[in-house]
Order: sequence, then C-alpha cells, then structure tokens
Amino acid sequence: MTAFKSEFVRTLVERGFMHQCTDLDALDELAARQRITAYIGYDCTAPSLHVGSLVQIMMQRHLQKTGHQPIVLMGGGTTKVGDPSGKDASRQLLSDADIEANMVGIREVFSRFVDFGDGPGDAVMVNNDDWLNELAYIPFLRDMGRHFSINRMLSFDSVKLRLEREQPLSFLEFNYMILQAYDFLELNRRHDCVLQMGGSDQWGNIVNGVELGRRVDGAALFGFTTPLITLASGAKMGKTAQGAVWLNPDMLSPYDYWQFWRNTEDADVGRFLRLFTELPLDEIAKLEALRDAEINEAKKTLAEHATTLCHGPEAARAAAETARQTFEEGAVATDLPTVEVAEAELNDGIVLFDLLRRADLCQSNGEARRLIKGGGARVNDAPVGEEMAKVSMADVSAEGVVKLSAGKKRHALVRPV
RNA sequence: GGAGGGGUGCCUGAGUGGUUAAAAGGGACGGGCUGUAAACCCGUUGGCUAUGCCUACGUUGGUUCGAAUCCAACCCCCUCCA
Repeated sequence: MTAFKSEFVRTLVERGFMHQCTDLDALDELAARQRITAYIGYDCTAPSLHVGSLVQIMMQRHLQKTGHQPIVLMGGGTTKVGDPSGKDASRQLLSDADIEANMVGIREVFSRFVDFGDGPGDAVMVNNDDWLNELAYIPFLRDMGRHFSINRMLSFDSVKLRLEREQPLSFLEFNYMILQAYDFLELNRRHDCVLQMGGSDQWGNIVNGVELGRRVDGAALFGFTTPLITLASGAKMGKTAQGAVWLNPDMLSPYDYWQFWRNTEDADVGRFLRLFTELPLDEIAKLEALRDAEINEAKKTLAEHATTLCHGPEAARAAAETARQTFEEGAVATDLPTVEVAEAELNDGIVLFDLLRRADLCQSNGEARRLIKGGGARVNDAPVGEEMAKVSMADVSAEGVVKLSAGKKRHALVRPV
C-alpha cells in the first residue's frame, strides 16, 4: 500500500471507505498541504437519515477530525421536484414546510457526528434549493448545457442501464446529473469546495461535477466514492422488521439501534468495525480474529461504539445493560419498551393477542393470533400456544410487570397502572 | 393526434365467468439447529373476539344466479408512429 501523506486520505483508505477516486494522489497531496472543503449530498425526503447514509456521515466525521471542512448538502431543490428514479410514480411531492422540517431533523442527526459552526473547519449545512430554484433556463442551458454531451451522458450507467432494460427515463431525470454537477460548481464558487464524496452509485454524477468545474471555471476538483455496503449475505443493509434503521432516537430507539449492530453477521464484523466505529485498526484486527461464539464479544463492541457515536455513551450503556439482562440472564430488564394498561382491565384478564398488538409486537390481532398459533408468543418467557389465552394480574411479576415476547428477540413489558 | 400493450396482495408476477383471499418466487415474521450469527429445514404471510362476517385485483357504473376475469366510460403507465 502506498504511504499516504495526508491523514484524511490514509484514514479513508485504511478503513475501507474507498471505492473510486478521480485522482487519489493529487487529493492526498492537497489534503496534506491545506485544509480542504468537501461535500456530500443527501436526500431530505424523510425527517431522519438511516444507516444507509452512515458510511457517508462517518466519512464527513473523519474529514473534520483530520482537519478539514465538511459541507452537508441538502437536496431541497431536487426533493421539491420529486426524485423520479423511485418506481412509484405517485410519490407525493413535499411542501417547503415538510422539507424544512426534515432538514431540521437531519441536522439534529448530523450534529452528533460533526460540529457545525462558523469557524474554519466547522461543518456547514446548505440547501441546493438556494441556487437551483432561481436558475434561469436559457442562460443555464447556454452556460452549462453546452458542456454536456448527450453521447457521453448516454454512456453513464444510470442512464445506460435504464435504456438497456427499456425502462422509462424522463427528461427531468436525465437532467438530474446536470443539476448535481452544477451543485458542485456552485459549492466550489461559494465555499471553495474541492471534493465531492458519495456512494458508488453517484460516481457518474460526481465525475460530471468535476468536469463541469474544470471546463467552466478551470477548477481542480476531486471525486471520491465509497463501496456499496451490503451484508455478507448479499442483502441490502439497513432494513429490519420495523423498517429502516433510523439514526434519530424518535424513530428508532437506541436499544433497537444497539440490537441492530449486535445482530451483525459474523462475516461483516471487521468491515463494520472499521467503517462505523473509530476503534484503532490494530484493536479491530484482534476483535475480527475472534472465532465462533467469541465473535459475539466483537459484535457487542461494535454495537457499543456505533451506538455511542449516534446516541451518546449513556444510551449505549443502557442498551447494552438491557440486552445483557434480557438475553444473558433471562431476567426482566425494566428498560424494555413498555405499555401501560389499566389495572381494572388486567383484573378481568386481557386476551393475549390483543395485548401483543397493543405492545406493538404485532400489527394486527390476526398477526398476533398467528404468532401464538405458530408457537412464537411467550408470557414471562413461558410459551403460550392457546390462541384465546388471557393475561391477568396473576401474571404480573414481582417487579410489577408482565413480559411479553414475540420470538426470541422482540420483547415488551406490560405495566398495570 | 394515431396504433398497440398494460395497471393484481409488501415486491416481482400467474390467473381470461364459479371450489380464487387469488399460483409461483422474493421479502418479512415465527419455529427447529445455533452463538441474539450465517447456511439449511419447517410453518405463516388481508382485516375482524372468527365453523362466520367484511374488505380486496386502477376508478366508476353495467351485464350475470355468480366478475380479477365480459361490457362502457374515465384515470394512469409503457412501446411504436406523427
């Protein structure tokens, strides 16, 4: 491996963030010499980001920690139009207020990973709506459009694959790469930004931006992409039973976030430790070398560090403790998600499937009944196979709760009030 | 504007008058084996306090004892032509 001059590039390469780079040596050279500003664009269609963006977020964290300045670009302008690449054409357009609210949520997530501020090296968040919304079509075509050759645009994967599969590609969508390229130019002019990073699927867009900057302003810009993070089993990362793994505690509890990392596949542990924690590499190498049951220790470490980064050390410790009590002692951890139920109701007895639904372990009574029939429902860790079984005050433990389980991993408590 | 094709459950996708809550696969969930892993095997997968009832095959009407299936209008998507 080449000896890198800049801490920034070395960190990214060593930790597995690098997939492609337009000119790695020159970027390394530049980053070693001066503070650089780099941006990554994010969607703001949801009020939070999920683990799918975490690689990107970690990269910006490393950027800042190694002395450079991150720009978080929100795709407010593009979101407004509605990204046509999603298959459901009926996707509703977001209002300015929605977008604004989403940006607030995302900024909150981000502020755990990078420091925002006004000083040099402080992260800034910008919205491409600021410049895209005001574009005048004719001048834009004349100044920017001339630099894009259709022949070349057609050769980009994002376009080529669509055409080959005879799937529709709207003109709007075709223009996305131009708008994204323009973002880079604009950020270079406004913030002296010289590097755009992103997922490997963004390579085409990024390269376009780099070229546009060179052609229009003669700017030396760089592009850098991360590999697509999939699980060793080939599945896409970041989906669980409940849906996306959100980074915002309102949308996914720190306990569930911890559990997500705890359940990492063996084959992914080392890679994830490098990407999603800041443990020293030699320590990771040791953890990664663990085999069989021992690798569970590495998973706990991964969960602890990943959760600490996102939710803070307190929440990480609490999640670890809850998990330890629940899984290792089989005890009732009082920190599990809890539903309150009127004591009078419990006196009469509540049918189990109803309670499972109320505790959010199942989405409908039918699903709960199936769970019971299938043998996956437990009350205080005792399997219940009787579909019409009831839960009453007699089931309340010494701690004053009833523990419900759906399968081995999902638990909730019922507390009479 | 013209011609043709199509809209089915979480997704892909079969189904062209009745036993179709809708094949098959994927995903997801549960069980088994394990280590809260992977792989593998088995089961479940519209709702409802449920031998029944309700809702569902783009929308609204119609034909029929009976419609995802036939007819009409409308909406949307795709392909080719202009």
